[in-house]
Amino acid sequence: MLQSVDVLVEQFRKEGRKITPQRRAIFEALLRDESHPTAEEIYQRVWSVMPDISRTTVYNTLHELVAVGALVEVEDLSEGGTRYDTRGSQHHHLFCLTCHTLVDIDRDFDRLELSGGETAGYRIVRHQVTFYGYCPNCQEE
Amino acid sequence: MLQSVDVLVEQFRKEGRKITPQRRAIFEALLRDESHPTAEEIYQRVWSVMPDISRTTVYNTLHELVAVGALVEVEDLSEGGTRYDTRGSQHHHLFCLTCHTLVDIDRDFDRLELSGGETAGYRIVRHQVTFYGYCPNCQEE
DNA sequence: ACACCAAGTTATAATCCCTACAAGTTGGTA
DNA sequence: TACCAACTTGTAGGGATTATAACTTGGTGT
Repeated sequence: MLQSVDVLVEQFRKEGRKITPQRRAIFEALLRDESHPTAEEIYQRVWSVMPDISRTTVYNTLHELVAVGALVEVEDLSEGGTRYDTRGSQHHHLFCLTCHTLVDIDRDFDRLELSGGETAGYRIVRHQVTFYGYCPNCQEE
Repeated sequence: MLQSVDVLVEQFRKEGRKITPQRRAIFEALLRDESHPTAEEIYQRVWSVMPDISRTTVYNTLHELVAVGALVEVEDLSEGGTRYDTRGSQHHHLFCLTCHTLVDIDRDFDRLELSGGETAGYRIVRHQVTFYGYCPNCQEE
């Protein structure tokens, strides 16, 4: 996901959503991103090229991207608000408990399947492994 | 962890923290708990037996319990605030994307170890697997 | 028992992230 | 070109949490 602006544009049109300059700018901000940005961070980046953008528009568009499946909300314990994961492929996370840096782990853990009894009737759509620890910088203190 | 109030009291004293009636009441509220309560939920429970308790005290005490290692903040995507996990033993979570119910999974996934290269120098202290899906109730819609 | 003081408690105000709303604007079809 | 649902915007509101400052108290030492 998030290969190109055009793919997202196509995806939006397909659902009857309109393409606006604001949305294009948000798409572009997300594409040049390998971190796990917050809504505020995306807002700042878009603002630098489109100073009239409203935070509300950023929030709305991010929600729509999540609904469309192009973004995933990342659960983490950091402050600063919800983070978004721009990568669609299965991967996991390594989280620093001190500075809250979030690093991607490209590794496929097999055997992460629940038995019928364990799922308690849930229909499972994905799973995620998160490792908690202290990054090299934060270990120095 | 959280076997008894006395253990927590001991742990607090050991660190030079004082034991107050408020803290005892919070400890007790947490002990009779198998869910993943929010700060507000703990506040409500303590309030029912100690109506003069302040929210600030609940927040402070929960933070101290986390610092002491007796509680773990649970990352999830639900609204309603941070949730706390009162169980110390290793377990995992099953999360309903619709109603945000969080269920414990008592299962030990082996092979969840990162290689030296993957850890990027992090000192890892724990890991957690979260399964995302839809619970039986929410599947009906 | 008593005094002392660091630590704890409290109410209030403030902050942060996010959502609701209402009024004005616009993409894209007909 | 005109139309209208969809979109954008600023502002106000909300919930969860933290900051602050004044008051209170646990627990050590005398």
